[in-house]
Amino acid sequence: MTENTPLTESPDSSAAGKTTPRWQRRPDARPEEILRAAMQTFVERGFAATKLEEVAARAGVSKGTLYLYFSNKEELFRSAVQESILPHIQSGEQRIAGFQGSPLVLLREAYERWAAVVTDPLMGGLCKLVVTEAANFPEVAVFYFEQVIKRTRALFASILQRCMAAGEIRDLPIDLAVREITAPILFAVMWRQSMSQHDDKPLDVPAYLDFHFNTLLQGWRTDIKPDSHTGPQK
Amino acid sequence: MTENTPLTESPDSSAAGKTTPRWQRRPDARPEEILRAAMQTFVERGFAATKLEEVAARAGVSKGTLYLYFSNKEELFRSAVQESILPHIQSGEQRIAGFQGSPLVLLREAYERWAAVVTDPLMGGLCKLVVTEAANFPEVAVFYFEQVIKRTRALFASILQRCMAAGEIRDLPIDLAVREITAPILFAVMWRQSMSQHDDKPLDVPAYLDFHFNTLLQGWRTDIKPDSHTGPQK
Amino acid sequence: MTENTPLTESPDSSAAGKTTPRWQRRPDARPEEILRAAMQTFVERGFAATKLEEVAARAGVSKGTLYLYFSNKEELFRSAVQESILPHIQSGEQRIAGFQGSPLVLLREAYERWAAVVTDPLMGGLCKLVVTEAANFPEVAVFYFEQVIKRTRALFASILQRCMAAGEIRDLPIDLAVREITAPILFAVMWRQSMSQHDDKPLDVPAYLDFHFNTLLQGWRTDIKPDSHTGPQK
Amino acid sequence: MTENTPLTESPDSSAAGKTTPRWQRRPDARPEEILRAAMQTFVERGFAATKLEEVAARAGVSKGTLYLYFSNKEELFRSAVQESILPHIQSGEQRIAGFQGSPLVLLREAYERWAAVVTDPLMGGLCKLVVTEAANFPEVAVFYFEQVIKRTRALFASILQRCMAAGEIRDLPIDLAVREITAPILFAVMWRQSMSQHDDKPLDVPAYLDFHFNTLLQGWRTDIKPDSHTGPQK
DNA sequence: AATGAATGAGCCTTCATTCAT
DNA sequence: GATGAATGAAGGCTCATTCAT
Repeated sequence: MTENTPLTESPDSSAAGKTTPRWQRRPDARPEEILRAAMQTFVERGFAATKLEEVAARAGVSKGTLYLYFSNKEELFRSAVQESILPHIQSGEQRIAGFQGSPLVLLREAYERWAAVVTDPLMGGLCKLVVTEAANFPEVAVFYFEQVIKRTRALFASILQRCMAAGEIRDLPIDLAVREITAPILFAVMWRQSMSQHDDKPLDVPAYLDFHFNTLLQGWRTDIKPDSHTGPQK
Repeated sequence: MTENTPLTESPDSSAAGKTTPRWQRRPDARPEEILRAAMQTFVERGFAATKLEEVAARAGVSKGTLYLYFSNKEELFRSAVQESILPHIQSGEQRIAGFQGSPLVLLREAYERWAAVVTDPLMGGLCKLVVTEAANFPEVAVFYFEQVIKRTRALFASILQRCMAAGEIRDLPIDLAVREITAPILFAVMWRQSMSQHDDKPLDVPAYLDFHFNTLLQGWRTDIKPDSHTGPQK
Repeated sequence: MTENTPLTESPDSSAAGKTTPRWQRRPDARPEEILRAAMQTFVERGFAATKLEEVAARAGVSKGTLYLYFSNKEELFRSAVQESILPHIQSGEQRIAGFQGSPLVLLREAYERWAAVVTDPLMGGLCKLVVTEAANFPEVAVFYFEQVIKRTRALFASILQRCMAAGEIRDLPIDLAVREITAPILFAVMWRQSMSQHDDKPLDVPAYLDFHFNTLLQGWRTDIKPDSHTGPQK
Repeated sequence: MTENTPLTESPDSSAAGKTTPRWQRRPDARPEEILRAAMQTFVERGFAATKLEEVAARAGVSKGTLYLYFSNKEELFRSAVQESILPHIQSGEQRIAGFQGSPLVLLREAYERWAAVVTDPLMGGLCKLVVTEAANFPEVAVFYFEQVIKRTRALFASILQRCMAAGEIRDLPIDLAVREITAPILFAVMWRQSMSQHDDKPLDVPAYLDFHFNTLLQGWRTDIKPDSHTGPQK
């Protein structure tokens, strides 16, 4: 990609007959300002309500300039989403494989590093955006699911399994437990995107991260019989 | 046409071969049907991407008919949101006041009744919609926040306080604990709206509701010192 | 209408192959309220800006009722115009033929009778309406021109000619003189329709009618050389 | 494209067979062209019946271009009217103040200069349009009345007063006399807008202007007793 | 490369017209 | 006959996209 990527936009100038890749990378010169501005605006307004004029204004360029780097609004949307997803993907999956210490410490570290990523305002916006536009852009939803959700789930699932194998937490249904870890945080960061300005008690995110993790740890310890007080009444 | 035109809505229920009347006069049921169709479409597409033609088609009426009941797209949106919010509001706040039994049982009951409401697909859609359009319709966000969020928070806060007063759960920061109860469920129902179709492990909602509640109960019991294994490392 | 006027709207139910007359008369039962209401509204708003709902409301009937008497908006327009034109047409042309007295008296009488007709507010509106919609309804313009303008011109032309033949007024270009008689009055009645409410010096119509006629008589007397003071300077 | 693209607007003046550019960048001339086209169309059809598509076509631009210069149809209407009114306003009021010669000559000059302005086809259209749309756009009517009618009346009123003071014409009710001067001309120019094409005796405007002025002069001279032949008979 | 004037397809909205009641 | 709920074609307006500069 570095040597001779032509800047031409014509999709047929590459290998004729080949299908143009959907997630085509553009020249490095592509201004990050545009992607950032686009992401912000898409998050705030949604895809349909976003005017390219506003994106351009926020990026400090003219409307026409957007088309020098993106062939249309949809591609700009996909690129912005994809670009935002990348940091998610490079989260440290690999370092878990060889880790030797206590699984609970590993869990905490994975949790905190993941939380640090999704706590970034951009990531809350990304999550909101994917949820919001999933019906209109199923391929974006699929991409996000495959690249982010599945990996995150697999990461926490493997750590949880280690914890259970080591007897540090009791046996849990893995799928539910993984969601239990991530769901409240994801909701919080999405919430911040939309409702925080109307919230008279805005969330103290770091405190909540800590509170949440402790709740889980306490709830999942091995030395306690689950469900001793009240049972499902249905 | 005069003798036996049934008032049924099904166009094929009349005698086959007869000309189906182009429309029926149904002044009373119209608004609900329209609101339902509108809500569905707004949830799926968002406000801007929703075409009134599609709403009309789903409601089984023509475009113009919408304007007999709603003066424009925005009012239709607001009405649809408001109409969907109502069931939320009438959740049983009052019965908590005079309740005499164990606070934990009360907590479980409130949780389950609340969960039953938000688990309805429409409610997941409503939540997603409010989050999606909060920036474009701040007054809708405020209305939702005041009428739904605040009441729900207050409801669970008062129950939690009773639980803590009764020594059934340890002292918790109320605001965080309330969120801890609701956030995962809200995330789950929103998720179902958008990503469940791409999810290879779709969520078993009732099981998750139960799992979540038990996690909380175990985590919040009084007989355990919190945070004994790992502490915040920052 | 009582005996056998079919109320059917189908134009082919009359003599087949005959062309349906453009200015077809409808049953006498046709409510005058509708025509009056239509005329008023058309005058105020013009054809395109007139809503049949407003016409119906003014006439005290429902929208659908209009279509029992007029097949569409254009026909209602044409009928209203035509109905208003009729009083114009029956002005006393015939009595001029046999008149024996002084031509000047005849002129004054014709002037006053004509003025009495056009001074009616409805007639001012009609004139305004024809001028307004002439481009959109050329056949209405032609009808008005043939039935009203030409007859009025012919009437005054013949009287003026008698006056000149009798030596009561000097020789004038007939076409210009006829316009000189009618134009100011027509302008005044049109003006009243539109601008009088904003006019801080509303016109005293009877006084103006008299003033105008006297100006003409003085200006057209035989004993004076025309144009003695100032000539055309171009 | 670089070598010999002439800047001329005529699309056929370029080399035949070359592709004509789809549009030219003409930011300065656009508004006038649009206003001219709009004025024409509004005069012909009235406000409501005017389609912006037709205005755009006449102006040689697309629908969307209109919105680069005018925020909506109403503003286009108001701008077109206002722009057309300007020439009216700048009529030479000031030169009358210091004029020294015969008041009658001054009257004739004012009359001819004013007639030259209103005789322009655009002005006839303007007058027709204001009369037509006064009910729908009262503020336009007020503006026209204040800026045009009042000034014109004041102009002729002051001259007439000089004439009467100088004994050149007899004492007249000023308001009526002013209308007597202007009304026939205004009617004629409005008439031309709508009915002239159906008129078998189209008006010779210069001849009529002259005829009208002479009629007035003869009718208003001082040496004649008014109303000697016939009196009001009512 | 960058700009922004110009374009026109598409959608919201109105209202003449129809037709079940 | 009369009504007015329902219809859908038409037109105002927006905004993604193009392209002359």
